[in-house]
Amino acid sequence: MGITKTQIFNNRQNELATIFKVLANPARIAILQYISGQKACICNDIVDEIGLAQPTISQHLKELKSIHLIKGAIDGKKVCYCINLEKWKEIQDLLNSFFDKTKFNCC
Amino acid sequence: MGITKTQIFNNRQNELATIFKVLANPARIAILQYISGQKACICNDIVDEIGLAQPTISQHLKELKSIHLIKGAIDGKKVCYCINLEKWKEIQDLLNSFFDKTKFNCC
DNA sequence: ATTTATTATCGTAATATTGCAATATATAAA
DNA sequence: TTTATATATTGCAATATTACGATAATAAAT
Repeated sequence: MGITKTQIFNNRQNELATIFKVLANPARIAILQYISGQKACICNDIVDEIGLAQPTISQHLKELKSIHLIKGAIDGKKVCYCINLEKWKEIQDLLNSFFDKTKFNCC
Repeated sequence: MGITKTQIFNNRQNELATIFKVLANPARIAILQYISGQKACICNDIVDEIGLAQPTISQHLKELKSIHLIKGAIDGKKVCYCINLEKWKEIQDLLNSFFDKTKFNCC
């Protein structure tokens, strides 16, 4: 069937899974690390840095944008991609909450 | 082509992506939450709780085991699945390290 | 030994993801 | 206005993931 049965899980579980899914790719990890280390964040630089084709990078950026982890500011014919600090921290808190809430009273 | 180009990324990036991938499914999130809240963690109970077929749960448990997030102790004809506390904390630290190391000197 | 209960594995269908070439769009420069 | 540059979108092929029925494997109970 190939399709995740999201309807049998609650919103929090699906939200966590969606966030983890966006982060579940080394190219997207590398993009986030690269963006965060640069002052000027231009998509074409990312292409040179990561070593994947431009459409592939563009698609990965779209997925990172889908959960608002990055935002892109249009600057002439370039787009300056940046970490969305607010969302970044929100997601870190959400993940920590998940890890902290899990108790270990088993076995 | 459908295959992730792991060879162009470093070990840390691939490791992070692998961990995120294992967590990137609401069934596996639900399984972790359920296991952590129970004293006796038996696969068949998980099947009843989650609402997916037994082979599907068994496969998800295998994936969680693949990064040692849970461990299974054989107890007669049952298997008691438990959170691997050591690895759990190690992964939480690894993810926090990723989130903390990302700087925000862009834009 | 046979039956029952629990979990794992295999095979398969449906869907999702990854990556890229080709192309489209949009803006700046010439 | 043509050309060059930067990014997005489309379409497609290869591979991965999700889920489940059928079946195997294992161990306890009868």
